[in-house]
Amino acid sequence: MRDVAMAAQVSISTVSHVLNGTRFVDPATETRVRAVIEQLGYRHNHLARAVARGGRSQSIGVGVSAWTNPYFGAVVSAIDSAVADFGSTLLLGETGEDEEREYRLVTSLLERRVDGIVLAPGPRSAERTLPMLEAAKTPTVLLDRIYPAAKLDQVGTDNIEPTASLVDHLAQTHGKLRIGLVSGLPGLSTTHERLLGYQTGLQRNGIAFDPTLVGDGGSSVEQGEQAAARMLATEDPPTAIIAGNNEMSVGTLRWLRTNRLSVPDDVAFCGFDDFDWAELMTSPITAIAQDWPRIGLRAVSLLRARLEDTTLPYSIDRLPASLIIRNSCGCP
Amino acid sequence: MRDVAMAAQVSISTVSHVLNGTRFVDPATETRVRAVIEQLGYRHNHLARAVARGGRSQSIGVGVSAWTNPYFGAVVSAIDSAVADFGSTLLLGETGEDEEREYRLVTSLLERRVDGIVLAPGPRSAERTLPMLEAAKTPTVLLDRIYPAAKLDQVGTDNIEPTASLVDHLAQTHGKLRIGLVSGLPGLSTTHERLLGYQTGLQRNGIAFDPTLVGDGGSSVEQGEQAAARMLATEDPPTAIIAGNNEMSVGTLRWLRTNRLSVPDDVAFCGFDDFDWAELMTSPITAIAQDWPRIGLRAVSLLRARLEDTTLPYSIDRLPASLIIRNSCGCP
DNA sequence: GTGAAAGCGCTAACAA
DNA sequence: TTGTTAGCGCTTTCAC
Repeated sequence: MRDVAMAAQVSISTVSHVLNGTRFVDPATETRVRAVIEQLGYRHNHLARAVARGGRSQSIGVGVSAWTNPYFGAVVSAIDSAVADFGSTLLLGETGEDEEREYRLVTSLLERRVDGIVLAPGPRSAERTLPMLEAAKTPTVLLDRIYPAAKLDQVGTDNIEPTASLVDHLAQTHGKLRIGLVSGLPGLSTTHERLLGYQTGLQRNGIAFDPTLVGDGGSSVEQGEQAAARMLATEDPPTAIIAGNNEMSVGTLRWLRTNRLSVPDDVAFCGFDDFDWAELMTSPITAIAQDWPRIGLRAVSLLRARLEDTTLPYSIDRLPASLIIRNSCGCP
Repeated sequence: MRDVAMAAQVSISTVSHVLNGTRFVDPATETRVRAVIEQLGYRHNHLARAVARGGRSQSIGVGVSAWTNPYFGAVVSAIDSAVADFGSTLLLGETGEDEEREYRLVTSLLERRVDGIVLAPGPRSAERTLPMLEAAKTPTVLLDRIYPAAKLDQVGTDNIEPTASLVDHLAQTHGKLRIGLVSGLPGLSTTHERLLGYQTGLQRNGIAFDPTLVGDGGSSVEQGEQAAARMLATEDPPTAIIAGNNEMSVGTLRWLRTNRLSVPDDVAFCGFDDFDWAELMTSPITAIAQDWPRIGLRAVSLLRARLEDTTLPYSIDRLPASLIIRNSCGCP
């Protein structure tokens, strides 16, 4: 920058002001400066600028469990476009639902002085990560998984009622009484809430809760497959299954196909989470669709709001989800 | 940091050395310093450190077209774990295959002084982005889309032969002679190479190339669906279709289902790109599987190699892909 | 073993 | 309309 100033015969601060548009500069001088910048191939150092400005770096930190989950892909995509509008870049990391990895990631984001953080907290975030985030002055919004006690902004989908509505549909429209649940990773609020929704649904349809009909599917394809296997290989298997997320839907359906059980004839199926391919399955999937992009956008709104006013009360936003009825439930 | 130094009664430089392990510090002093850091809630400023060290920021910039494509999700995931091992964080951005957006993203990454860049270049990258990257001293590796002329490291999948093998299979095993191609976004090397592979396949099976059997599927679900529609609604429609990527596979299959054409009976189908759900489709998909994680890992290796030795010759790595035969092609 | 001080590349009063 | 200069928070030589 000093070189540019010399070559353009202006002061270093004029160069700075040209670059930032922070004060009026004579058009002639400006042109000259820009020409020199171009010619010298000079590139503004964003890092030094952030330091000089005393901190903030025009970037947002994002942490999710796995990029490969299309759910997070869509959310991050929405966040990306939203923050790009005000000149920020994303700093990303994967947590793998691992406490240690998550803690390290957030620490790193904080050290890099991001302007805000969007995090899908894992099962044990309350131990170290959330306290750290609450203590830090960096605006944070928790994504997808809600920690009601956390003094942070949060946004997620309503899980209870939609899951209950799946049970309603299976029970009322298709007369299913033995409904199984391939449940998510223990410790995630989504897992807990969807289980709650499942139980709510059973209850209001007068079906007794049978713990053998709930399997730990670990929120992954593999574990979901195993959970389905355990549940369906029993004496008195369920006649319908609900999978707690898209990954476990794949796992469950894979087991069913491998074992030549047809959906919905042998066993009816519903999933939480809809996706592009859902309608192309052997039996198009009946599922709860979350509004992924909207979740991402909302996260950014919350962040911006708090950026402007730190004293705002913490809010927990629940976005609605909708039931998409296709055929895997038994509907024609 | 000054506060820490004061409170711990040591010099500011000792604090720095404790933090970085850059020189021996008396264990007693070190403990004292760490205690103060803890107590004051001090957090190292990574930005200032990068500036003081004269540049590099321990971060890698990544640009891809769309997060929602599971292909890129998997690649980025692999990159993430690989660079996390040496303490770097990812700076991410979506290009949307848009020249302007891509250019801005790369500019921003450069200004943020990333240590290296991994980019899936769009159709018009050669205009501004690649020249800028070649001029910058920042190590860069091009991902997925190869620009043979670029003076940059590159890694992608072998596209020609695998695509040709799809034609082989369709022609030789299933006797298909009218094979359509739902082709990708014009301008992408992958699109071009897969088209080339398709033509190679036709040729060596003695099938004449018919341009009406190639449709521009724009690499997306929607355009893929439209391309399939145009192609199949003709007088003499293809009896088999190859889709150029996973998105277009979905689009094509969606159109087929909507129009009640069964796969493979009415029309056989193969896709480039395999994915989790492929085997759960009405007719499990025969597809070319790229080794996604390996591509990401290779990108990081190339980056590290160049980080260590700038004078290395530029390499273009082609990773193998494999044919996964299921049923959509007509196999039992 | 530790400290003093110069400097990284930039911003932003303050002054002219 | 522009320049001078004191930082921003850190690293690192050099010296003790």
